[in-house]
Amino acid sequence: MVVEASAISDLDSYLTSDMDSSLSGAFGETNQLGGVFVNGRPLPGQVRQRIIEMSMMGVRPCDISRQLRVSHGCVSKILARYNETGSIMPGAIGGSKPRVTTPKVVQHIRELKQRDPGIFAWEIRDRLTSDGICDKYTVPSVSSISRILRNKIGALPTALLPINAPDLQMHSSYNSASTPNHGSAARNHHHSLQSGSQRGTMNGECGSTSYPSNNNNEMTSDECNQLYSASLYQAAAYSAAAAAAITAHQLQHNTASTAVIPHFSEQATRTNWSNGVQSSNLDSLVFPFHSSANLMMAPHQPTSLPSHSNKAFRPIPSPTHFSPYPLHNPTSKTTAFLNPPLLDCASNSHRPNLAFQQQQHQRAAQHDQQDCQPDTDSKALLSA
DNA sequence: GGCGTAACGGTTGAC
DNA sequence: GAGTCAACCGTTACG
Repeated sequence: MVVEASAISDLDSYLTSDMDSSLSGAFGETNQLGGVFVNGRPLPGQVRQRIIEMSMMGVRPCDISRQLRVSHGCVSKILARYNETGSIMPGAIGGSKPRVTTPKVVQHIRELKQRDPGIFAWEIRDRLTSDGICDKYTVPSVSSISRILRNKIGALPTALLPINAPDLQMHSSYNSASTPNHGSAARNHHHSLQSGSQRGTMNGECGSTSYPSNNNNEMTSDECNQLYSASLYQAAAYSAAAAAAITAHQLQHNTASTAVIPHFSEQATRTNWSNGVQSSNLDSLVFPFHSSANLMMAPHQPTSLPSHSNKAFRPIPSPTHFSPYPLHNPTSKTTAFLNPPLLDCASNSHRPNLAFQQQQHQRAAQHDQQDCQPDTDSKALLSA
């Protein structure tokens, strides 16, 4: 494959002016190929972009490595990342993992526990995802839920517990984290102890009963129910709005490639993704679209793009965990709006080819299928 | 020889 | 302000 002449001339500028300027002032090291790099810091955006461009021209990774004097491992990583996510941008460096046990999650756990004191932590975990409070990437672990039950929620009021179950009261935290096999039997037994009226109370028909009198719970059950209903309503409304917008857009353009709700479409068109990556300075690397998922979760929030000052924003949940197809799951908050090239109508040159997208789609479907299988830990626990 | 990837030492930013 | 932690980076070596 012949490399365009302009590409070769650009190459020289990368290896001289751009690379040197971006690394000036930093302590640069030299790799085996003679290229300069800063350990721990990403390659300049232009070099990253060049790697993608040369790859799309048909240049072999080993040749890209030699010509740009970037290690083949790095070329491999950048290309793999691009193929997986469609983004050439480096990930966010530093910072802490966002907390998954947000007040909203804790509140929902409290709700579930108060509705059904015999519920297990693993059941709560399932409910958090099925109720739309969390997705599979942000749902707390069983141990985290157990810790919340133990530390933040504490003992339930006796009024909400079965009359003949003082032992269950004592061991409620243990039961919450019990294994499914033991849990089912114990829980059935637990429920069998309840009278009809008690069961009704435990199922969330709280009426005006005040919440536990412990210091951690100041909200009434009515308020909890209102919050819960509102959150469900909101989630449903968001999903419906997103689905409607996507469908309308798809009908209008007969394509899935730019299926975004207007809220995000505005951002996508306002920011030229190609321009965004043509930064000669490493520090000017930005993440034009990575806040989309958050905005999807909270569309009432300001729509300002993540700026350089917001570079700590955790950009990509997991490159392998979302589909390049925006319509793969229109109601999903995490899979539909995170792929920059698919959001940007003007950046077709940066889009992975169709065959690759189809392959990715299949992989995503397989991945989803695998996610529906019982996890190995549960299997082990069941067989134990 | 080309490629994918684990290991490594380093940087970064939140806590 | 320093320390810790967990994310990221590119390079290197290995299969």
